[in-house]
Amino acid sequence: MRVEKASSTKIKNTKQRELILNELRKLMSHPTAEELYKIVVKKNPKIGLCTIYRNLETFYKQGLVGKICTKPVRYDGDMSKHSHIRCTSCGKIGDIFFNVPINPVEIQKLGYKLQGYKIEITGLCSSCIKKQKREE
Amino acid sequence: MRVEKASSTKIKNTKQRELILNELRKLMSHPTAEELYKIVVKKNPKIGLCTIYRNLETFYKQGLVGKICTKPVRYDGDMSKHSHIRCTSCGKIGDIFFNVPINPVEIQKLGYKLQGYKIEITGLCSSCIKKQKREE
DNA sequence: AGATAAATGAAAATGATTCTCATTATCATT
DNA sequence: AATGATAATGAGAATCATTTTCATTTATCT
Repeated sequence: MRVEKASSTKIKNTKQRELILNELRKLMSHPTAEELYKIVVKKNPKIGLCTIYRNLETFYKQGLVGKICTKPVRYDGDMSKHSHIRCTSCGKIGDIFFNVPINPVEIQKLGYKLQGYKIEITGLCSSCIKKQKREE
Repeated sequence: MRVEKASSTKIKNTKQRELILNELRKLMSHPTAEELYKIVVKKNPKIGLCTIYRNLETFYKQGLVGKICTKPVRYDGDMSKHSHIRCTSCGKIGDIFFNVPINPVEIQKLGYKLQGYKIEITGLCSSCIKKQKREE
């Protein structure tokens, strides 16, 4: 008889979970939990904000959604390979589709096992560039 | 007569500021404000935690230190070009010295003005790899 | 259907960070 | 060195995103 490993808790499919994931996937933006809550609560007025928080984290751990560690945290329903650019002036986050070659072997040499990587580019978005010019 | 732009407030050199920056630069780690506070307060017992927070943000905006947007936020006294790898198991952050070519022109095409970029690599550090194997 | 385990909702708790404001320190000038 | 202007400090309160707790509900398995 041997001791089992800590049980991998089985995730249950609830209506809330489905609703949250669907609504996030519909969006082209990168909403915060709060922002997504405001959308979701229209379809299910009984849902609680903490359910959004909980499920977004679960989705992220399952690899179903992306997470952008700004403050507040933002989530991304689009899992295609892309990077983000954040405007340092207004905070807006845009998508950038281009590849950066990261070599897993290089990482292995350093003693790490590569799991993923994220590139966060910072810059000024077009509307903030215009705004800045007007102020000069 | 023309209206001047909002004054660029002059930064004053205080003993606290100097102490905080020096201590951060001595470290090879990526401390949180709290962690740095514990070091700094030994040399200046009257210093307040909020002074650490304030100055770290100021240093970051001045481009004197790096900022790693984990939670809690971590700062980096080493401004040489490098990336970070964060262990998804223990949270430890290591330095990785390798270059990723980001082309400012590509970013410009998308309407943005490139300011900087960060690569955050996630993986398992060597000690967490060992730990995982032991548990299997 | 009944048992089991996980998810929910509500409210409270947490924890990092930021704000306020009275006081103090710095810096450029007299 | 004294002055005046302005920025920084320290203390505590406030904020805000996020997480925890716990009683209840729901999903899934047999």
